[in-house]
Amino acid sequence: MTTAQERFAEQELPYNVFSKACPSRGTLEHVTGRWGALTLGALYEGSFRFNELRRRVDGVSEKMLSQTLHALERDGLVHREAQPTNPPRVDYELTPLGREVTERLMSLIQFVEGRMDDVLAARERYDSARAPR
Amino acid sequence: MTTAQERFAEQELPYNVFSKACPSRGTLEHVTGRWGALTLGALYEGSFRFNELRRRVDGVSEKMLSQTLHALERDGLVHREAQPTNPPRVDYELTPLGREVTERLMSLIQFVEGRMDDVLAARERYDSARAPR
DNA sequence: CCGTATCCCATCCGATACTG
DNA sequence: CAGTATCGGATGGGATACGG
Repeated sequence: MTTAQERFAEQELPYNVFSKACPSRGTLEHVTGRWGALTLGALYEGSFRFNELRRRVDGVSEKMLSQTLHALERDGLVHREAQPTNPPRVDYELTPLGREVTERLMSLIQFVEGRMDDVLAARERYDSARAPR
Repeated sequence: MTTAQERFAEQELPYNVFSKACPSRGTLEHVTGRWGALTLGALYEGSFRFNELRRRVDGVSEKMLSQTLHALERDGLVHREAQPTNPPRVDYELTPLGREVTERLMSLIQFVEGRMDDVLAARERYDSARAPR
């Protein structure tokens, strides 16, 4: 049994996200995509039902949340727990792998949030430098 | 002088990426977007010229690289150094803030790359569970 | 070499309606 | 409650051509 990395190495392709053909690029996009990052971040706080998640991720539509959760579940980052009751109850939570990913994602998110004043100041400098009149 | 966070607090809005109105959501999308993440990752290795970057970020078009670099420069994460020579020479590099952001981004990227076999295995389980025939 | 401008298509995504 | 189905507009993004 060889790993995916080893199979790529045989073709002399770099096995990393900078290579168009590497599957990690797709997974990274699920994780960092517009709704993927926010969904993982919300689930970092605990286990939630579908509509609870919708309220936590401000602005996400039913369609996109559903799509996002499916992609993350398929990648093994989110676990879906459906109870066959009526009305149905479904809970979503991070898998151990998903939690490790999200720890690193949250480090990034919180850093960006904390430095927004720097970013906003940079924008003003940039804009005023090229639209003086 | 108040910070952006304080102004949001006055409106009793959470100042974080989960709130639709918070500007940090837009910046996070620049950082984690399809080409933003890869461009920052490439610049983490050093200073590069436009076409050097294009080769490092496999698959990016001129248009998207240009657009991505502008957004990151505007947010104060990338510095553009143009030398008025002929032919022109332009170098891009991370700012100190950009470097701090990218450190956290690279932690995420490298973790995902290293766990791709787990992700791929999860996908096979997911797919075979719902398309048996 | 370092881009910008234009065209055009694919996909993303929100709104709405409907099902179990 | 927890979704799926469908539609149409907005956006993303590649190809090409052109300008400094």
